[in-house]
Amino acid sequence: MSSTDLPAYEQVKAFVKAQIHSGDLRPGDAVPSEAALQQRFGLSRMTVNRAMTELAAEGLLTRLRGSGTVVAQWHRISSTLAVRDIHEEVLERGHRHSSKLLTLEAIKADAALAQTLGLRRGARVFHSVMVHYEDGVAIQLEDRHVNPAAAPDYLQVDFAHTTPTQYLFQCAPLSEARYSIEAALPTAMEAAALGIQGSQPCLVITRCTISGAHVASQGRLVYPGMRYSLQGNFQL
Amino acid sequence: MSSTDLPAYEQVKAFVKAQIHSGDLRPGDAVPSEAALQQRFGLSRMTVNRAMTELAAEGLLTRLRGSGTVVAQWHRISSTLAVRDIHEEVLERGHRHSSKLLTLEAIKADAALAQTLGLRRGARVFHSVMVHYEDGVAIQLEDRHVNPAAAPDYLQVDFAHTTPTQYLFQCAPLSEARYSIEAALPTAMEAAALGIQGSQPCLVITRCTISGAHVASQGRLVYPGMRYSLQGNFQL
DNA sequence: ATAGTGTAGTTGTCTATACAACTTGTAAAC
DNA sequence: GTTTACAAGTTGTATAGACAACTACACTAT
Repeated sequence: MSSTDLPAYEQVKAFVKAQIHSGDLRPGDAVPSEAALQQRFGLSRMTVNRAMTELAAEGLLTRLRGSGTVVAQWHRISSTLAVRDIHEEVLERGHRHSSKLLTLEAIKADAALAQTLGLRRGARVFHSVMVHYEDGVAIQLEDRHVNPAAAPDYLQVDFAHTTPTQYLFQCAPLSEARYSIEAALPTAMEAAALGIQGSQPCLVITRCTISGAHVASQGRLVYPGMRYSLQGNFQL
Repeated sequence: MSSTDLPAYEQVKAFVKAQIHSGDLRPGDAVPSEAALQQRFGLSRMTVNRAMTELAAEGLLTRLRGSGTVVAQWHRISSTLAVRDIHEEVLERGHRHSSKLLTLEAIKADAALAQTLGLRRGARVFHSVMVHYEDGVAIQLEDRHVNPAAAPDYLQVDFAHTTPTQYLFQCAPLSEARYSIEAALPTAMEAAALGIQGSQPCLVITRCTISGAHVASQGRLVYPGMRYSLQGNFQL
């Protein structure tokens, strides 16, 4: 109420954070107890507790019931990677999004794909390949395999007006995802579709989304390395 | 108290999460108000409030004072990218870590570097280049520029027994970081140091760490694409 | 029709208290 | 010396109540 308009618990958080940033408190050091902070700030313990609990959830502090609170050893900084639709992403940057559907078919799963999707070998699986453009420049090739159990009508979708990500969001709510980011060369087909040389390195994100009991889909997203980078900003 | 040993607020969280995962509640849908959940579970509002506040912090819900709570549009799933030491990382995988120091010097900052580090052009800057090996195989080239204000004794450090990341953690507590992940070809020098072909794509992480008021260091981490991938698992 | 008002409902924050679960160190008993 | 018991300190959870800030909507006066 005094200095700023920040809530009291935010002020306590800021106080502790500042001590960590300044080097006053180093990893492993003991942080004042809730009772001490309570007296110092003239707040109730619940308010102080909220501040400390949140800092612990953010990974800055390690708390142990009965023992106390110490500054966490690793400054784990959680970045927020959104599993989101590239259409929205491009629009948000103020650019124009378009796409081209190259393939839309049903295929029989080979051994690897069957295992990934949790199906039997030879099971029917949907397959789509699209290229996404930002202001006319190809920025992503999306090669996706979909579990029919999660999206039975996948082959009937009009991908001129929606994207696989968008559609899958609708019919298979996301509960879990695994990703892997690597650098690799595109296949000849991919290079041609993206309009780049086969020797140009690409950022490849392999993503597997899980919806409830099903593995809903597996996607390979190929970004030309020259035109795309994943960026983030950690702040504590 | 009844079914499991989970705290009450965790049970409320689980209840709402389950409804989202099952598709019962879809993005944009209204979530029962705190008062409703309070009655349903027979809890105090503070307990329900904690559950909902945490779900909002995790990105599952969007809350608006006066209006209500809805399921968030985007299932933001936060992955934990730790800014951590490669030495520890390798040991944790049960492998042996070694490294080779290629360069350790003081240089004058060119225009780009000076701007990144927040210094004047021509200012004195430390520069180190190391290669890190996992069981004898080169997995990372670390090209780092360090702000002398953050680590005055950088040139005297014995990098046979510590790593730049480790040392910088000690003398410049981390407060913020920016990263960029891209796919690119290594420079001729980098390819030689890593023992790979210059045509092999690499995962390049450019990281800029900030400690208090200073930009402490800027690092370029080059990983051979064939030998490394960033992986993660989102769960909600 | 339009603008303004008020009211009910919702979330954000804070308090004071209580008890439980756990850790740590000290003191007592053996 | 070793073990046990206890007490103090710490965090985790839950409650009941209170007020503030804001939204959305219905209603009224113009």
